[in-house]
Amino acid sequence: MLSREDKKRQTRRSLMDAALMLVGKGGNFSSISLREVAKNAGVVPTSFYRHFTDMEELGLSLVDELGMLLRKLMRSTRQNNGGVDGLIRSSIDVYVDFVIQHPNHFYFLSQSRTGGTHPLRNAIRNELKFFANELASDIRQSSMLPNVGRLDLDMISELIVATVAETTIDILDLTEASPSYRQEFVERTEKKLRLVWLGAGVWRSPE
Amino acid sequence: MLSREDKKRQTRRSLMDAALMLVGKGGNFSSISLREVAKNAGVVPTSFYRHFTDMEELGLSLVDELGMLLRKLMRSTRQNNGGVDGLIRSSIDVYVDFVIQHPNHFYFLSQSRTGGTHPLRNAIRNELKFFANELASDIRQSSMLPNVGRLDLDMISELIVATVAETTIDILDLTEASPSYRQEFVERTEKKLRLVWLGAGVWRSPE
DNA sequence: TGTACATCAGTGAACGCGCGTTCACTGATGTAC
DNA sequence: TGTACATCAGTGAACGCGCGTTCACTGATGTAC
Repeated sequence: MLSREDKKRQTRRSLMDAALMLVGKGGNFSSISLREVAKNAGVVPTSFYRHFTDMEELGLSLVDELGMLLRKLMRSTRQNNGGVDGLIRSSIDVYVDFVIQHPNHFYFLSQSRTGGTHPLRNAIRNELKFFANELASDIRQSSMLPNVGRLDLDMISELIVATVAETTIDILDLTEASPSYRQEFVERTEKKLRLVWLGAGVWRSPE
Repeated sequence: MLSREDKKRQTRRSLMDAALMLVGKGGNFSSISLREVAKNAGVVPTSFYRHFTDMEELGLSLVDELGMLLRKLMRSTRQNNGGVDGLIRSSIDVYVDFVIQHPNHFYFLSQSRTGGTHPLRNAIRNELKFFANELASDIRQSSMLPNVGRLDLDMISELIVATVAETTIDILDLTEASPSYRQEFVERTEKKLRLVWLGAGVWRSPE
């Protein structure tokens, strides 16, 4: 038998999943109604208030969850080995697979990163900033860019993260497109990152 | 006396301006109602249908308008002179000023680029692609990157445009922030473009 | 120039619907003894 | 272990409201003669 607490957690999950499902189906988070979410979670609208004060709070919880996913992604990426070019390629592959595995979360990310309310936008911005900082710290530890200072390394990591994040919506839009088209798209992204990396290699930070 | 046609154009303008105003005030385009737009345009809801079949059509008209603005921006940017570093700096300055001069259009751009309906997203993607192609053609004519092939030049231009477009929402969010914070932010973007340019300089396309 | 008619942008009433939120409730789970 | 009571997640009815869309209309502008 499930405890009362467990059941509550389960309902909360259903509400968040319902919201994600509606976003994944093409709806915009900001125009999804509380009633729609409750209905798809198999619960009466009033129940919603036992878990969130309003849709914005649910949105912020989704951002938290997204943050955990990004940490998991970071861990997968770190397991890569090989030279820089191989690293770039496999990181992109890992990212594409990850996005396809969690399409709704990433629809939500793409959509709310620039389109959500101010608090939602900021929450997502912070998650991406955290991710970029982790990346910077990895690069520093690898000593691959010895001539780049701490601040510039942050800037470069931001540029890399933004370039990859930028592609998210295309990955999702192209999921059902022909594999060859997707192949071309991955190669294009790979070239962009290699170019950024080339630039980083000749970059000299002032001492 | 205004002709009937002129008056109609004027009402259409009011409708589009009302929508932009609501977006600028923090609303998400996808959750703005036809009635709200009509009300703010000083017109009865039914009048809306004399101009657009629905909000999506109005949105697509806004994208068209945005396209014209981007062409105007392109023309301003082309008037710049000086070395590459000066060019980068002044292009960013022109862009920042331009965004601040048309805040609502650029809120709409940031928001709908990844958050709008599929048709809206695609329409905006196409405008940005056009802009990137123009940039690529300018670079080719300048002979600044002689070792870069046509396709790679497109890729590099895309990267530049994406990096700048990425900053739009920050420019808008930071409009009221302290000038020193904005200064720092512009310098950060400048560094990113210089780094991309450095990478482009050492990039060699296969023959 | 004047008249008679056509066009059509904007009006205003009406519709059924889904919305967020309130409230008093129910009944299973949890706790104290 | 059994009983009496407390907690509280989920219910269901009700509210007033703004929504998109329809319809027949009005009256100023435009056109034909």
